[in-house]
Amino acid sequence: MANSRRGASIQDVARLAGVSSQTVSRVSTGAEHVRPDTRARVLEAMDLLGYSPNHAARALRNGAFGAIGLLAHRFERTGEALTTEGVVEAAQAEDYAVTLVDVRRPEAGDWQDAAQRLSHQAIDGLVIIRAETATPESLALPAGLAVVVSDSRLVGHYPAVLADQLGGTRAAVQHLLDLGHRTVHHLAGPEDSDPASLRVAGWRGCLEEAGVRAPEPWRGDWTAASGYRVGQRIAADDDVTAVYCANDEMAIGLVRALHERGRRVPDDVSVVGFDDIALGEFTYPPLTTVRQDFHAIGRELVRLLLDQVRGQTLRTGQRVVVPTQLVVRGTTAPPRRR
Amino acid sequence: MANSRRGASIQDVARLAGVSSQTVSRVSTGAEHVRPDTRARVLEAMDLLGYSPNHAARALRNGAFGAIGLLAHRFERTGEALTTEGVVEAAQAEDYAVTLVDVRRPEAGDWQDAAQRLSHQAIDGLVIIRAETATPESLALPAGLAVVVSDSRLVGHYPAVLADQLGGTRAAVQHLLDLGHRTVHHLAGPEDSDPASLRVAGWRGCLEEAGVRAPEPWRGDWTAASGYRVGQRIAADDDVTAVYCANDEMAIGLVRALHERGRRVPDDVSVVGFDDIALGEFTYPPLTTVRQDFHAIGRELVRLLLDQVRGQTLRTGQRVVVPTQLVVRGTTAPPRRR
DNA sequence: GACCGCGATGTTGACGTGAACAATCCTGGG
DNA sequence: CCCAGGATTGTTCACGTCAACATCGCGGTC
Repeated sequence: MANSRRGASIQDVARLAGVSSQTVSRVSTGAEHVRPDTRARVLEAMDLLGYSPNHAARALRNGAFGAIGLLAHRFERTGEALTTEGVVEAAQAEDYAVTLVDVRRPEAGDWQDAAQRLSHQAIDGLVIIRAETATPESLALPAGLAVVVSDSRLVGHYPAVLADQLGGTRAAVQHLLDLGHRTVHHLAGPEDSDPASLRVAGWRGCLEEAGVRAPEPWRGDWTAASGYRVGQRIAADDDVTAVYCANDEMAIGLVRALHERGRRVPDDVSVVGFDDIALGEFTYPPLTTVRQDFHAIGRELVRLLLDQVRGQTLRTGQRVVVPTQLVVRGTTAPPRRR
Repeated sequence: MANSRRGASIQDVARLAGVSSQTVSRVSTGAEHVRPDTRARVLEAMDLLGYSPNHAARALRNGAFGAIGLLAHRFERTGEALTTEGVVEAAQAEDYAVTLVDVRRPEAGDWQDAAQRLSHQAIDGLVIIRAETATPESLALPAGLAVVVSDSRLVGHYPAVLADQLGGTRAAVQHLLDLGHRTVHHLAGPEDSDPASLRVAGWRGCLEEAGVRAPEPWRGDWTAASGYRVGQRIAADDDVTAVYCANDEMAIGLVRALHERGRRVPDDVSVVGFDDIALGEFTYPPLTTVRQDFHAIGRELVRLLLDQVRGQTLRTGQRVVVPTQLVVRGTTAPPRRR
């Protein structure tokens, strides 16, 4: 018996079952050409010793870890969490484990630290989710590591999976215009965020096509708190009748601010969010929003990554776009006649 | 140069630097007794070759992976996500990686699958978060694996970290009684959940101490959707003036249902949640709730786990209790005189 | 001038696994 | 009854790393 810390090895099992270690290996990898009774004897021995294969040794032997890394910032947020779920599910379906690296603060230095940590990790590939402020240079990833990214300024440098930001934005803005609103205000995300910029651009473009001059966008930082803070100023502006928010959290904060200032939603002001977080349907009134299929994004990320890991060479510019969808609920209505 | 797939090995670096592989190893592990100029030469060679240590080989050699597993169910939910964040942060501070295993459906079979997968994973210890329906038998974990658990029926079988469910519950119920409510209804979580049961017990005990007969609890499944569904029935009952909900999501669903039925919150009905999710502060009205410090729970889980991994033997009954705290916001008020 | 002590470096081997190759065993055809 | 050939099992070895031990060389001591 091997030492207690490490547990039984393939040798211990072989000895107990009276076969060679290679036969044990064959049983444990499910290879062919093992007689049923031999297999049974080996399995019994494994069970008796509580054997489970040593992952490190396998990884060393095979030159692959069966694991992918996931680099995210504050993945407590709905989008990150759901995408992570999608990644984990898809990876598990392919028998890959997922190792999490969370970057607490989005400053460049932290991304570098994270990348540094990663180069010591046991992974075959890396998924980067919303590395908003990270640049390819600031990352310094180990050479030869397979990488895919989601929305961020890394798109273009690595194969990427994107939500259809523009399509979703147009649907939202057009929905408000169709209801009869003269113009649509925008509560945007941080300036250094790529998805936020795309949503600003889409909103502006859509208004211009409709022959409306876009007002200055309001700025939040994705949090409900920022939506509430900025919302207090928006609520004070009687001209505002429709606001397209860059995410649901800010939209919910905005709605609270509007309520508190006595501006009714949707009668006085219409609000549209983005993401379709689970709670959006149950706030009062339920939130009109643009749904992103985060699970699908996660799945596509894994697909693209494993293609690379398995030897496919992908163009670094390759991208997959996942559709978005307008979900009309209770926070949008035609403007009141005045 | 080794083959391109694997990248440079310690041998390649040694050759290039004109030293033995052992010297390279000493440099890369930061061992003493290396002359500065030798060290510099080795570092240069590492840089040139883009060398990074092979994690599998190290793990094999050291008999430890430098990684812990995290077994969770639907970790998109706030509690799971925040606890996970806490675990990841604490683990990173100790140079441990975190490998995620998500159980999609809470049925026993899925937990078994997950445990099965885990026994093939490269981890030194395992954190189990809210394994609500899992039992020690259904898990069949590899022998000798260090394990800690958070709230679940596994508590008692492994060292555990718990939120002060009872204390939080009493604070919530007492707050409502103090406001003058005759009794407090309870919107509970699923019957097979341990934290849900604890909250039911605490609520019932607190009412009985106050000399009030506890009404039958209402049952949800933690989701806002269930809170809304059950809430429609609660709203129809004019006798209900105060509801303590087992989590914030259900509370938010309940509030929407009350709004829609024309029952004002908090004037007609007071509502208290549990967890203090980020959005709770920004719904309208902002949610009175019981805060759990999920990050602290995550940190304690890691501390307890690494104590084990590093050779401390812990009593399986050991438990750490993390305090909870009542946060009074806008959904609670004295009952209206009728 | 031989020798000691110690810092710096090299050599050896083992961690657990599974591919490649080698050695049996058995079955059925001739 | 013998042999070809597939099925089954065994042997050897290398994956990359680092601990243990061995060796080398240099300055200082008696």
